[in-house]
Amino acid sequence: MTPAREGGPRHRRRRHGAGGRTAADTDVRTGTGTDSGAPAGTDERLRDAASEAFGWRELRPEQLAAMREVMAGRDTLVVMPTGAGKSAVYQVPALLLDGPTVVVSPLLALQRDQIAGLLEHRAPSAVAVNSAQSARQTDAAWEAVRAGEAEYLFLSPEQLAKDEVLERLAAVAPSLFVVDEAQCVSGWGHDFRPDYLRLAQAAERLGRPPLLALTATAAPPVRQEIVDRLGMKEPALVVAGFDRPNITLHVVRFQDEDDKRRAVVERAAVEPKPGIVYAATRKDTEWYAGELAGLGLTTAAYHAGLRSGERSRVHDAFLDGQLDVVVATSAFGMGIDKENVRFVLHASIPGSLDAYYQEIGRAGRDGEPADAVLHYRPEDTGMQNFFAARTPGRGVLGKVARQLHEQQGPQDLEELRDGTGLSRNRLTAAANLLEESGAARTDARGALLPAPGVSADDAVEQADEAAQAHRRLERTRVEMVRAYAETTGCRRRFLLGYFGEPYEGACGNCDVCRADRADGEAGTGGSEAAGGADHGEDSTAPAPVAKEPGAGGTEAAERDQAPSPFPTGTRVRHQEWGDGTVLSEESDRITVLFDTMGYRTLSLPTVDEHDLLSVLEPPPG
DNA sequence: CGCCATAGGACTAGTCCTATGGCGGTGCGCTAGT
Repeated sequence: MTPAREGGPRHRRRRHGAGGRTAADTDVRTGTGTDSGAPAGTDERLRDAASEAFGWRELRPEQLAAMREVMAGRDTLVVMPTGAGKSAVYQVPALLLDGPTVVVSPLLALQRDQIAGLLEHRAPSAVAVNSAQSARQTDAAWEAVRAGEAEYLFLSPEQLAKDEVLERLAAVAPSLFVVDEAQCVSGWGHDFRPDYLRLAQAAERLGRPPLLALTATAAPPVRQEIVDRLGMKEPALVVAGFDRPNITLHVVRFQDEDDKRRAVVERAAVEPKPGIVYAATRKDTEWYAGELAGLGLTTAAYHAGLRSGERSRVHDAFLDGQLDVVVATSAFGMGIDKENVRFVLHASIPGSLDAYYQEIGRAGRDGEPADAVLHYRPEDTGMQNFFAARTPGRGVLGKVARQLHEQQGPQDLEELRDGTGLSRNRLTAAANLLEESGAARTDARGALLPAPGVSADDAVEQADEAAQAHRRLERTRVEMVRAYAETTGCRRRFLLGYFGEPYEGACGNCDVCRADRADGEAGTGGSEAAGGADHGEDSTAPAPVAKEPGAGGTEAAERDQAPSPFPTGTRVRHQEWGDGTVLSEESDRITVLFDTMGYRTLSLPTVDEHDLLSVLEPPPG
């Protein structure tokens, strides 16, 4: 991902698929509903800076829109596909703002790439502070920032949990606080890397500069969580179009694990190269890589259990075009910007459609045809649900709550850790839940205080409720993957609906649309949906999706029926499940994200019969 | 939640079945020992 290429002029990737229409490319909304408050001439200054420091002769409308908000000092959330020039959105304004720019980035390797990219230009210097450097390098980095020689400072969220780092940062008065790969806030913050949920407090402690969050893939609820968790105030939202019409979407359903494995191997063998196969476990990546190597392909497994030398060897070899196929866990991907990936196969379902879209989005960046094939077995949801259940239990919450209440006065996380004997991550995750549920709060110095009038027992109760709500939501995200796999409608419409982008008609470039078209012709060989039936697949078998109790669900016969009474984006109220937002519509059912219950798919005839839903607010716009 | 390895009981005294328990993904930072 070199900034040079990111920001440079490129032909527009967007081509509408046959018959498909999406919302406007760029969607800028501000919290106040007014134009950005950037002073006149801002566009010129941005263009000049981009040209002078980076050699970029033009900026895209969505880049410029986002930069304007940043220049006006407004918190901004940018959702833009990789390769569309996300990094430029902070790189250019940073040159014009008075003070260093803090960039929070999840991977050290990504930080290294970004810094190397910046150093290729006439842009000011970029440095990082992290555990992989020597003390001498770290001192030099701080000195460069202090002296104004380095404009960009790259940090992990874990660094921003350290008092020393925050004090040094506060002293240099950063002018912009950037969170790159901001989907990590929602995806990793709850258990794996809980420091992601403490960035709001970190930003406060270093003087609360304007926040800029950048992500390539985030459904509306994920966007909302990023905004909430980072403490963004009246943020501007800049969303570039999501659709990737050149990627053909397929789902193949299996009952037998061995059949599925054989189909994955055969598909990877016959598809044009290069490609990526995603598997659920490390062991599976090794197994598939072994099978493919046995067929004469140049291939490698990639997962977090490999030595770091081996990981970077595989990574580099793939980017250099020396590998036909990488078989990987979800560890592979961030920082992979390769134009000519021809397929992304999933040997097992991912944990969410957000993860899925991010992973298949690595295919076909050159705009040429590419394939995304999900190999679906209902049993595979089991492991994803297991992964979704990893939040601190009542025991851990109790330890932290008691420690908080027994001591007089605020305690920072280190004191709490000493007092409870918990590991750093578990303690931080528990503290986050206590805070989220209102049972505790962080003071100006970063120490935790119990909320007045809340006993330790109540605190556990509240925090556990928050944890359960989170687990529920995660499980409904797995259910949405299942719903995607089992949908009888156009898959692109389903996916884009999930990401809040209404899509009319059928795309013509997914297995469902192709099967429909084949049926409409002579009725011979619906090649996509029926293809490979000799493997024991039953991709054509319709499966019930409606989770509504008693939902019969009439068959989807008419595709172009009357407009739904609940268009995408509508705020609705359900008798039992409370308020929610309609995310997608199919012929006879809708998917709603309920604020407290997560995703649910409802059968429209049942909704109609029992009068289950009322409209609170029509869709925006 | 589902898979897999292993242990133990049952009869076919060595194979076959069932019950049980452990395992499964993502990275940072830090420390101890070469």
